[in-house]
Amino acid sequence: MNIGDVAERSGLPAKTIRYYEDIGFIKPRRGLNGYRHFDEKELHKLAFIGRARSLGFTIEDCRSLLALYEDKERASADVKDIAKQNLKEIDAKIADLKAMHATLSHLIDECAGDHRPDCPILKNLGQT
Amino acid sequence: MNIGDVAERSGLPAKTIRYYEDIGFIKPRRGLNGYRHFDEKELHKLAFIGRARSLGFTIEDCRSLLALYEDKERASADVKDIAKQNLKEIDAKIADLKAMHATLSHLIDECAGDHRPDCPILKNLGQT
DNA sequence: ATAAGGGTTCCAGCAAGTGGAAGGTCAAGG
DNA sequence: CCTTGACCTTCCACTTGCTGGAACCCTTAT
Repeated sequence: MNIGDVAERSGLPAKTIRYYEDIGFIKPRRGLNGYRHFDEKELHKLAFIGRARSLGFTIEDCRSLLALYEDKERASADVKDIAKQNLKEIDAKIADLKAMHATLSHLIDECAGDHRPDCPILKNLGQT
Repeated sequence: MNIGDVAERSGLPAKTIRYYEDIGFIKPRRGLNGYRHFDEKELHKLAFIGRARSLGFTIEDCRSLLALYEDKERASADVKDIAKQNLKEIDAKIADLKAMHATLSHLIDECAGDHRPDCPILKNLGQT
């Protein structure tokens, strides 16, 4: 497979796949013309990374998860720890965003949103 | 005021204040020794930006909000539009994170998290 | 022969700062 | 007067995870 096929089948942009090679996730063979040539195993790996990324795992998390994935002696506790840490960070982000949402939607409700200059949003931001 | 005082009073790190000068938010005078010298107005502006940032507004949003803040002829509708756009983005992020949370916490619950290699989290990520 | 549609490399940039090195300045204590 | 430590200065690099673009090569069809 060339990079375009892998891009289509994995759902990742070709640019991203090249980037993943750069940072050492995959090492595809090269044809005589210099083209990358991927096998099913690499496609599978890329799809794995894509799914992990979509669940919020960092690149470094993906590295660890892949290592565990390929280690048939792994302890599921190690995987679970990484996942729990990620979940904690997701929850923290949600909490932050919810706080923003609360304040902001309140201010928006207060604001008339017409041609007049009076504005509770700016008033709040300008509060000493 | 020197930058350290402004940092303390605005809650922004000195580094960030210098960065905000770089990108044109403020233009503090300089003493003969080269030190930045801030007045209350600039402190106020920085605090304004800090609050806007903490509500999730981008730097470019802050630029617009600041311009509106200083424009006594502004229409509150313009402010409200920016805020509503930001709120939309916040909501989108929350939705994304909640989807991640749902999937991930489900997988975590399924995972025994012991010494055995069997792991639903990896199984899911590796699904073709 | 040429044009379209692959592929390649490398360099730059995004957001919004943060870290660190190398050096100048200021106020207080001995 | 000198030194010490806390400030301040600039500049450059790095962060995360890609993405865009330029310049160029390869393949296939017409």
